[in-house]
Amino acid sequence: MLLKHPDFNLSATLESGQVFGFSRHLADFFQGTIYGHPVKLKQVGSRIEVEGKISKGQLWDYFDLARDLEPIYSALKTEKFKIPPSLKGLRLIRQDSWEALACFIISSNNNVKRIQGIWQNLARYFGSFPSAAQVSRTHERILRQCGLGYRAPFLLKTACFISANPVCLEVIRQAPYEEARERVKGFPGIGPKVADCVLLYGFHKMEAFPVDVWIARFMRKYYFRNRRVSEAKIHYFARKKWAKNAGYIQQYFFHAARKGMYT
DNA sequence: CTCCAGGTCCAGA
DNA sequence: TCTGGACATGGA
Repeated sequence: MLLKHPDFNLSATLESGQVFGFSRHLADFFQGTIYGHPVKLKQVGSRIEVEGKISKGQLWDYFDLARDLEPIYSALKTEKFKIPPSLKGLRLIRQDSWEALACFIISSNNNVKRIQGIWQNLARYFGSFPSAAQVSRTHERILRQCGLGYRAPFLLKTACFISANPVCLEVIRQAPYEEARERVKGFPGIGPKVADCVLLYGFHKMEAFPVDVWIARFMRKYYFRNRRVSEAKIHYFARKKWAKNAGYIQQYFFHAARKGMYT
C-alpha cells in the first residue's frame, strides 16, 4: 500500500521515544506493530510504503496525520531554541491505551534500548505484545524473566486491575486532563512523569507535558537560566505557556535534546 | 569498578 | 510540600 502526506517524518516519529515495538532495519525501513497488526514501513520523500494488514484509516489515525502542524511550528518559531528543519513532520503517535500504559510503567528509571528489549521479550513470550488480561494471568517471575526487574509487580497489579475493570480506561479517556492524570497516577509504578506520557501517547491528551531528565535539563537551560527548579515547576510553566500545544512541543524538544541537537 | 537510563515509592523532616 | 535513598538490569 502507498500513503502520501506532505508533512510527515516517519523516522523522527518512530525514533523519538514514543513507541518501543519498532525496529529500524536498512536505512529507513521500519518493522513493528500498529493496533496489533505487524507492519513494515518505509518513507521515500512524501510517500510511505506500507506492508501489512492495515488500512489507510488506521495509519492516518495512528500517526495523527489529519492534524495541521502549522500552529505547532508557529509556536516553536518564537522560542529561543530553534528546532532543526530535519525534525519537521515529527508527529505524536496515537497508541493503544493499555500498551502505552504498560510500556511507560516499564520505562521508569530505564533506558530506551532496554525498554525496547523488554518489549521484544514480552512479545516473544506471549506471541505478540500482551493484553492486560494476558498479563493478569501470568506470574511476577515471568515478567522478571522478561527483564522488568522491580517493575514486574507494578505491571502485574495494573494489569489485574484493568482486566477486572475494563471500563476504567474509557473513564480516563472521557475525563479532562487533570482528572485523568490523578486517575492514571493511581496505578502502581506511575508517578507524574509516566502519567503524562500515558496521557499524551495512550489517551491523546494534547496538553500533557512529560518532564523526564532530558526535558528537565533542556527546560532549565532555555527557560530557567540553569537554575535548579523542580520538575513540578517546569511542568506547571510549560502547561501554562503552551496549553494544548504542550504535548507536541515537548515531543520536538525531547527528540532534539536526546539527539544532542543543542549544546 | 562506577555511573546512568523517558522515575517511583517510602520515610523522615 | 520537599529531600534522600533504594530499587533490577545491562550497557558505557
